[in-house]
Amino acid sequence: MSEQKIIGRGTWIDKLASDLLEREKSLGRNLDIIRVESGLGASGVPHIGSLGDAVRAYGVKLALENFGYKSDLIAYSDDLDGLRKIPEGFPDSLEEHLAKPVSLIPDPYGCHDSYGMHMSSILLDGLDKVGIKYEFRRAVDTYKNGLLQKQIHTILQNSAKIGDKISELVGQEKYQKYLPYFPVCADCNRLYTAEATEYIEDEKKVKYLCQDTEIGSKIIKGCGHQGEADITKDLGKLAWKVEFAARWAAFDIRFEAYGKDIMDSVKVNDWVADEILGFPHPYHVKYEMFLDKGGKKISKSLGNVITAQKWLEFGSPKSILLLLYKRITGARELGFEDIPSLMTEYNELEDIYFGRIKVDNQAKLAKLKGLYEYVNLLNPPKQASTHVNYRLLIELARIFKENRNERVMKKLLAYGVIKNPETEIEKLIEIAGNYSNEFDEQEKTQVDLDDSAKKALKILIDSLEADEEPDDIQNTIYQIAKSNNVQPKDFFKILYQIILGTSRGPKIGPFISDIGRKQVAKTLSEYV
RNA sequence: GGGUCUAUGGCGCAGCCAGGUAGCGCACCGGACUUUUAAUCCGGUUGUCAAGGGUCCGAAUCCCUUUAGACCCGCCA
Repeated sequence: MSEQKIIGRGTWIDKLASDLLEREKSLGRNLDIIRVESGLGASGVPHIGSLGDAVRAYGVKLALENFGYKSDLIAYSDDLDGLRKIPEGFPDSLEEHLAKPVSLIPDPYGCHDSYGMHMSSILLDGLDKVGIKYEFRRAVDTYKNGLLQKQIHTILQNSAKIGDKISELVGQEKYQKYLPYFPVCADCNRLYTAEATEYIEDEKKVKYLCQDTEIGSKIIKGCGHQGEADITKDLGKLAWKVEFAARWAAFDIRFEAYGKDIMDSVKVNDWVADEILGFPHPYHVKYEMFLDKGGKKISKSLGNVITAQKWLEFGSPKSILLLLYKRITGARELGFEDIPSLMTEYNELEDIYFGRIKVDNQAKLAKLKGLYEYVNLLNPPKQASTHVNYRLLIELARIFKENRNERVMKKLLAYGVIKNPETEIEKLIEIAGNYSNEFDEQEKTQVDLDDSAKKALKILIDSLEADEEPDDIQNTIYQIAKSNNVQPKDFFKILYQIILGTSRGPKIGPFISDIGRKQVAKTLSEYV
């Protein structure tokens, strides 16, 4: 073990890049530039899983560069896909556009050139925010500019063979009957309704009939148009089962990761690339989907979407990168509640990187340091940042709702957690505050008060409104409880329930003066 | 029908993909501070790593079999 040679920076990313290189070398391919690709959905709201595909591909690019090769990341938007379902929260007016390519549907929010671009932009914005660099390409341009012409032609020539193979590999028989190409109907602009039956090789034209088709449980009306689509001029697209292969060959893609939901498509595409197009398929890695906490798939078209934007309200960009670079295997249930531990874990990694925490196992140390480097996109800081426990920040943010930044900062200084107020800490307080507002909200608690407790509470309120030394508050509370026949223990409990919504809490005297006596008096008076 | 993943203290999980002392959070117990109070601080308890077999000097980790659960594909993309 100790003899083990460490590859690159010791992470799975390095291992993968190294395996990829080895394969490329044995294929004897040109290694001047190694292109990696990531797909961006354009039909639904892009969630953190879509982001992950691009972030990880970027990691592979970094690893390749680290090995001394040139590499590019292409972020490809499938915006010629048809809209199959209106995502949660989007206007019903989209109904009339079902089955049309998303790049031909107007943006319901009017801020982008199309519905598809609106969706892609959300993802691109997320990538920008976490610092991922990429070259953006769109399906609509790819097809319009005829970049896949050659591949489409070859695929259509071999459609019978491909149809049989699809049936053999994945049991789908549809393509034994139809061509793996969807023209956009010249009359109604719809995609899946136009079923292609025949390819006229000499003219490079596809014959189609636009008829009713079922998508999901919905029937989409076709317009009955019968037409011929010129694959070099008219808009249309290859079916997914063969499209990747065409794109890989045309763009010379050497690596692409995929989620297990499209495993079958990748299997078919690999075969098409190898056997029909004569382009050895890219190196792959399969990853599991992110599931929500109930164990259900995060659906792009449902409302339970964790977007990068939403995540960044509560966590740092690095917490996202850590989540995605930490590992790639294994099913994961994901929720915003994972943010605090990722924030903490990043700090731990930083401590390991700068030698503040000892790790004995050399391979493990290398791996953890490597992970830290990737999370910093191989450009780690020269020195560690000031660490503040994120959970502590959430707790403090919960207590101080007004003038939060200033008061939490003051508390941190008093605790000796930080030496100086820093702008980074301000940012942390802000996101921890968002987290606290969103997830730590406590309902108005039911507090049972008998008459003597009420009386004691009234007296306390009166005395809090007077000027008094904070040290005395502790004592005062105790005395008030005693002299009103309330068990001090119960009285404290009541106060915690009202103020914090919990049955326990910090030493209450100083705590009340932290929050502000008048403020507490006001809160308490709602209960008498 | 095909495929993938998961199984680790009471609970939630990390560690596995590159084998080398089984770890973290919560909970729990003790102590500090307290005339009562812990989101604090210090210390501690908790495990046949799903079952069985194999490889190895050495297996939670790699291989095979079994069991249970989850998910994906078999519309479309």
